[in-house]
Amino acid sequence: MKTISDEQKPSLSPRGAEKREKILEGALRVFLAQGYSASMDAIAAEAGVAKQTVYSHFKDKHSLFSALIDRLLDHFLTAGMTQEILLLDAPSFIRKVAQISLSRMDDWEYVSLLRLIIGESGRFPELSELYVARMVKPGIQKLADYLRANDQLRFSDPDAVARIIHGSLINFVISQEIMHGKHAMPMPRERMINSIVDLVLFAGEASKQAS
Amino acid sequence: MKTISDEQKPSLSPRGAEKREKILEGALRVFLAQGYSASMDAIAAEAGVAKQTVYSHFKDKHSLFSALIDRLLDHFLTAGMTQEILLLDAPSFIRKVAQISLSRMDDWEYVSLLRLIIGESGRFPELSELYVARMVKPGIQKLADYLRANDQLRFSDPDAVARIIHGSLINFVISQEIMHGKHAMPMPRERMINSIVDLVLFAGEASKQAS
DNA sequence: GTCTATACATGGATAGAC
DNA sequence: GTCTATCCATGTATAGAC
Repeated sequence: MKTISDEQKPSLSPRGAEKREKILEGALRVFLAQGYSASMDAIAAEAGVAKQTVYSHFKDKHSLFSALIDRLLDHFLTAGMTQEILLLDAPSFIRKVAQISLSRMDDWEYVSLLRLIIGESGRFPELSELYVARMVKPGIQKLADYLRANDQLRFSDPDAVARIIHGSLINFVISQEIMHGKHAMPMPRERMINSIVDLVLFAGEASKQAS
Repeated sequence: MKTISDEQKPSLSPRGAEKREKILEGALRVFLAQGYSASMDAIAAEAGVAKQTVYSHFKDKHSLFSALIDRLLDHFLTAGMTQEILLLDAPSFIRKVAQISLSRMDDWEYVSLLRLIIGESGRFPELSELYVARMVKPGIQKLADYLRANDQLRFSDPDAVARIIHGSLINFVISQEIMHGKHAMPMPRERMINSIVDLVLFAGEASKQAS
């Protein structure tokens, strides 16, 4: 498993691992709430340990940050699509994928993580690249593979269509939740889901007839 | 014009306005490159003025930041779609909109601004709300109005379709440029544009026949 | 209004006792 | 390994001369 975190893992005695856990959980809350500009004092306080204890587990602030992102990516990866979804027929599959993607709007941690990764993608390009490699690319790949394999649909460029589907979903999360657009331009997620399903199915059908 | 910046504008004598301009241009470069965590010293240095001069034009850091975002939104707004595009037929219209949206990938200032607004949307929700109100909502509105008016297309929910188009375009910019995905998962923008045009036209045709 | 110099607070990281 | 106390650099904001 490729990783970018380079923190030392001292001893790993039972109690030592507990502290490490407490630190990561404190850092989770503080970083997601305040961004990378959060202070190490605030993290230590939130974790309920002394600041030096943080530094005994992580080389510096950036190492702690990287380890945290790493961990979060693992967490959200497992909470992704299962294999059995691939067995669904086209309408159910598209709908299910859309529902899963948009259900993350309710997850404060996911929304904050996405904001954080985008926000720090200038200073820490490795983190956004890791996010792309671990979350975005595999997700689009699975989607494109399904589109390619399903003979109800016949797109000339399934990879591009997969990106359209994925992009419209992710950007809905970004515009509604991250950028707080749900007040100024509200839209029930069901409408988005229905339109995406319709768009893909109609177009998939039509391009099949055209070929 | 609604605005959130609340800085004072002292005297506005010719030379005073020049200084203000220099400050804003320096702040532009530094903020876009380093994010909100950029120091006032760095901004003053980049602008070629003393730090106190910055404070004589802007109440504090946040006021300067807000004024800058405000200004940038105006700048990119005017560089948007002209009215004559609305006269194009459906295929040309969709393609033109997509081309304009993706052409912003080449604009470092736009990419950085988007990253900055998303990144600071936690600490400064007003800024992202302003972005939504001024850029996103009007853009989607125009797109939806066109879809509604054009009788080559007949969608049951033009507003949702407009969001899908817009979202897939914006997210392409985000994933490729902001999150540096263009190396790990490259895709020529022409492929995106072609597939969006195909998807919308095929689906718009098909749903017309279905109704 | 613009400059130089500075006050005051905060934050990252470390020293040293236990 | 964990704690308390501290060093030192940096950053926002202001004071005072011109």
